[in-house]
Amino acid sequence: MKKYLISIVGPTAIGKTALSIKLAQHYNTEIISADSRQFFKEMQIGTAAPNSSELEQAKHHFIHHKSIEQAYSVGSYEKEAITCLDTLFQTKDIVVLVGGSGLYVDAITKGLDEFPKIDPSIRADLNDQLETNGLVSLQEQLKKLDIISYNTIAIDNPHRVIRALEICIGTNKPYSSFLNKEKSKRNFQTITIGLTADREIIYNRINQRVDIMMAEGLLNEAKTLIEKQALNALNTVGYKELFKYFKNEWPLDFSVSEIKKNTRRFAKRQLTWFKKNQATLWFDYKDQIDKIINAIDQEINKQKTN
RNA sequence: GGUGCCUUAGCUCAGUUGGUAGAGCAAUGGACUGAAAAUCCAUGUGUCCCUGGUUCGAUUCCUGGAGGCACCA
Repeated sequence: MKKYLISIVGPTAIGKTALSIKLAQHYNTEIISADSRQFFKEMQIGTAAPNSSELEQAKHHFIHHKSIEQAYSVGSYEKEAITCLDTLFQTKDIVVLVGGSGLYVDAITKGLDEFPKIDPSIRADLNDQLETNGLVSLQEQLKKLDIISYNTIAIDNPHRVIRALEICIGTNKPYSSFLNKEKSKRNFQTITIGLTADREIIYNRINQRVDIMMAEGLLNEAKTLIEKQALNALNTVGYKELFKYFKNEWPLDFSVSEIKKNTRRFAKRQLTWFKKNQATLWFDYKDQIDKIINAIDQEINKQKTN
């Protein structure tokens, strides 16, 4: 019996959560989240995570299962999520994947290359070097340690340069030597459903949702996290702008409009990522659930006969 | 009603000694292998308010008008 993963993608605030619940109910199955911020139990309002009633309507995995204090990465997520999927597929033929983090979605559907664990002090040290000596000195190091990566990665991007370097330093092998290896095969087929709308509609929905988050108490939620704002998980739209307000750097209404702007930009980046996948079946956010279910069933039949 | 100032990109404004223009922000396109709601790259957007005049040529100078702001009545 073939197994199918229905992957729901699209920009933030388009209605992925609601659709995923309907599909999980229809196919009598469970939901795996691929959202890099909804993992954290301390961040509920600002990440628009499913609320308690939504969590009751279908079983969710990878929602609020971590603390912002724990270091977490796509690599760990991939392993945990694939393990979870294997378990679910023992009793289900279909599982729903939903999330707005393109890299995390691809980690599950396509897989990542294997990298050894790297001592976090190496990255901390590289960040210090970036601070004191600048990006160019890091680029020069990479040129010596891994000329292939030096020529292929986005060399102006400090995160990319530091990641390549921490692998080179931590393993004594070039970062590029780990890439494009045989990845572990997936024992399921993926059907990707994209949800979208005209840009103006997406932006209006985002603006409205930010107002709703504020009404639901986002300010308070951010206030309780203020001591921990240096944690990576809190380098997040909806929180970092409010920290500026608490530091008296921005007035509140400006912080809110910045949240809206940064969320709009985030949605644009999500669309850029998701548009690349040619196999995605795209739907309008207003399309009826039956239309989407029909398309999924057709796709399953097509793949069965192949 | 009078006087003065203003009207140029989606917004705030600069500028052209007369040769049809440029900053910031916003916006748009893109990249992405353990920081990814992160991080990085690229790109412009135009009846220069309308009308007539002077001029080879007017967004720029002049006339008239419209709208805005300020002060005076």
